[in-house]
Amino acid sequence: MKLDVIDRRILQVLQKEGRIANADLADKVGLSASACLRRMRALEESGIIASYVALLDQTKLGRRMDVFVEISLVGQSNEILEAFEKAVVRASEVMDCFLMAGDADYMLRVTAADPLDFERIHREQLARLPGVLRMKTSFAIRPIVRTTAFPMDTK
Amino acid sequence: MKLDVIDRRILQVLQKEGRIANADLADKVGLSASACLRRMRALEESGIIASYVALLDQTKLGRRMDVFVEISLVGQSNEILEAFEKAVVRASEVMDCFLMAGDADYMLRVTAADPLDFERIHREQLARLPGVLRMKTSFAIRPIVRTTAFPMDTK
DNA sequence: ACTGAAATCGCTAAAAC
DNA sequence: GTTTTAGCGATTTCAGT
Repeated sequence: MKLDVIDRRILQVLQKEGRIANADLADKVGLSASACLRRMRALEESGIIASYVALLDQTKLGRRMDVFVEISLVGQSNEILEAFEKAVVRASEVMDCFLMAGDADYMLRVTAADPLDFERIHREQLARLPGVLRMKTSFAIRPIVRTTAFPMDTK
Repeated sequence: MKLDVIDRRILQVLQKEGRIANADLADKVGLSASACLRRMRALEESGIIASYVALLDQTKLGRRMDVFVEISLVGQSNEILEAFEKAVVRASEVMDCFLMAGDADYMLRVTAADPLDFERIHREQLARLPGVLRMKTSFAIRPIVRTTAFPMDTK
């Protein structure tokens, strides 16, 4: 599916204002409401728009810490990787997890209220992940940039 | 602001379905439409709900790579940190950036279409960041978990 | 204080062009 | 792609718990 300029403008707006009324979106991109809605539905059905979500303020929820955890496994066989991945998707406090190139390691991001809370998460969730050889944790002090929006060419 | 069980259920739903109709949300949490809307507005005004966004499928946009970049600066003085942070917020392809504990380093996540595209981003955006002593890049192969939703107690 | 019910208003979504 | 239109959801008001 190829996107023209208007599609990209629609995506640009929706990436910042996911709950904007269709009528307002139509105004912003210079389209009638029905044409705009048709495009929006097409973008949803194609899967380019994966979902709409509310983003919460993590400090206001008391989750002040972001912690990065680099994990090395005891081996790289399919069984070991799959067992780890199955378990990590069930670890509810793991926000992100990537399989990394190089050492076939994983990079995780976990949020916690404070160091004590991280200790709990470590004990209850991270320590139970199977096949872990080594974990290296790095604490973030402060987020500088957090964005979910990809840059869009709207020239 | 304190959240009761219904507030947390509202947040839990909105973190997954950010564009749900208020009437449907009211059904899900067992409230009338007007009561539900009032709570939702209160959560927005308090800032607990920071924003609503559309999440796009990055592979469908051709952004197949996630790259982590760890950056060490030439010093930790306020001027150096501030200059770096001001520049990094303007680097449009930097999705996340955290000030890290320990070595007063930064951890960045950048998305790129492919290695060549990353080279462009490196040249145009990362190499221009001020005060950088050393950069260590790590490539992700595949995302295992990507979530923006914090776990909510809804007992 | 917070709920639910009712009335109004505006938007969505489909049809026609 | 636009305009039109019917119907439904959002929002406000008001009264009850």
